[in-house]
Amino acid sequence: MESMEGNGGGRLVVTELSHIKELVRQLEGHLGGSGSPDLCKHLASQIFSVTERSIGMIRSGHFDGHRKRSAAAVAAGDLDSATPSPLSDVSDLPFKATKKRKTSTEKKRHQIRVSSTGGVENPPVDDGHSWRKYGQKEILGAKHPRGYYRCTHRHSQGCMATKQVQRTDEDATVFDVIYHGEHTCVHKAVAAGAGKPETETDTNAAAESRLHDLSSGLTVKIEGLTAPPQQQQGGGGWNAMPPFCLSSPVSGLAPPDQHNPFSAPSTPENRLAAAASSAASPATSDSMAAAPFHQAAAGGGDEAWRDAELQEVVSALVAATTTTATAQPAPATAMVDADLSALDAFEFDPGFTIDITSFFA
DNA sequence: TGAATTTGACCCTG
DNA sequence: CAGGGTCAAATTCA
Ligand SMILES: [Zn+2]
Repeated sequence: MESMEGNGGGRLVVTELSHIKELVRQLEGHLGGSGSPDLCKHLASQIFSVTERSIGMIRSGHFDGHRKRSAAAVAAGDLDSATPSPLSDVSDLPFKATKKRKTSTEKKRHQIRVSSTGGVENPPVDDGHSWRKYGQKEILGAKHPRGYYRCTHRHSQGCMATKQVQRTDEDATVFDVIYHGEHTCVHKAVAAGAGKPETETDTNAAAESRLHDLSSGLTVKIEGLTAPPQQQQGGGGWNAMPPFCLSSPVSGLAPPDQHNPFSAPSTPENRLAAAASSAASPATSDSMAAAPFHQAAAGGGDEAWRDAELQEVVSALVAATTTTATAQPAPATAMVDADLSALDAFEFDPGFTIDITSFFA
């Protein structure tokens, strides 16, 4: 872990720059006239922050990955009340947990913010998984209620993934989605791309094309930590600087169906969303999510974090594209999972991600 | 009719 | 006790 030399860092920066490039391209497109000014502003701030980040990387020359300020440490959490089976409801009552480190069954909390452009009544984006709503609660201090969802295959396959969806106070078209756990369910046969054989020879080409029309008229950003170096506020829209954002002009988006505008069964976008949601940053405490501003230090530690996030995102992207390209029946989550564990161990292979830059070129 | 949502009660934690 | 998460009966949906 200490052997991260400048080379890898350089690639990282390159990746960042590619990201910037892409953002600029998008901004360019939006400036053409058909884009909303808000979006342009958003993109601009995005570019700014990413640039800032890159500069920080270059200046610091290296990044030693040490999350010093995770503060919360929260970990906490939940006792393992997840014992769905009545079979074993014995034996876990009085346990003063001095330390419940669930080594293998860790609950992860991934918060992403999803904005769907389109109608006023916009359904949350379909992330490629089927969810069943099991509750809804009014949250104190929040304008909109929070919906509780769990994977449809909870019983059938024991998939314990859950998510919470809630509209942002400021912008009702923006949703905060918090994912818990990971999907262990196996994906059904892909109906949409069924009759779509793809040669494995030019997977890269396929992936590239996928990547190109990968984005639709929605914005997905992963929110790890708060506290951007700059405190841009309220122009119109978001006030938090997201580490990552994907958006593009509304190319032929599916016309509003009767109910679900995003009824596409398995589109690249969905895959991306799913993958992205799987690859979020760890250690986000409740209090953090509730506190948009707070803390001001913009140390190098943050950069390390950013890196990690970026790498995660990139790997997610790669996973998504690969998955889409090969259309493999094997669970996509498996790949992502593997990547995640690698990341967890701080053993990410830089060489793996690098090819993505060529996609953006 | 089976599956998914709605919705208030219930439960757990701080 | 309040706030947030889950259960489950009733209800709607396909
Ligand atoms: Zn699942």
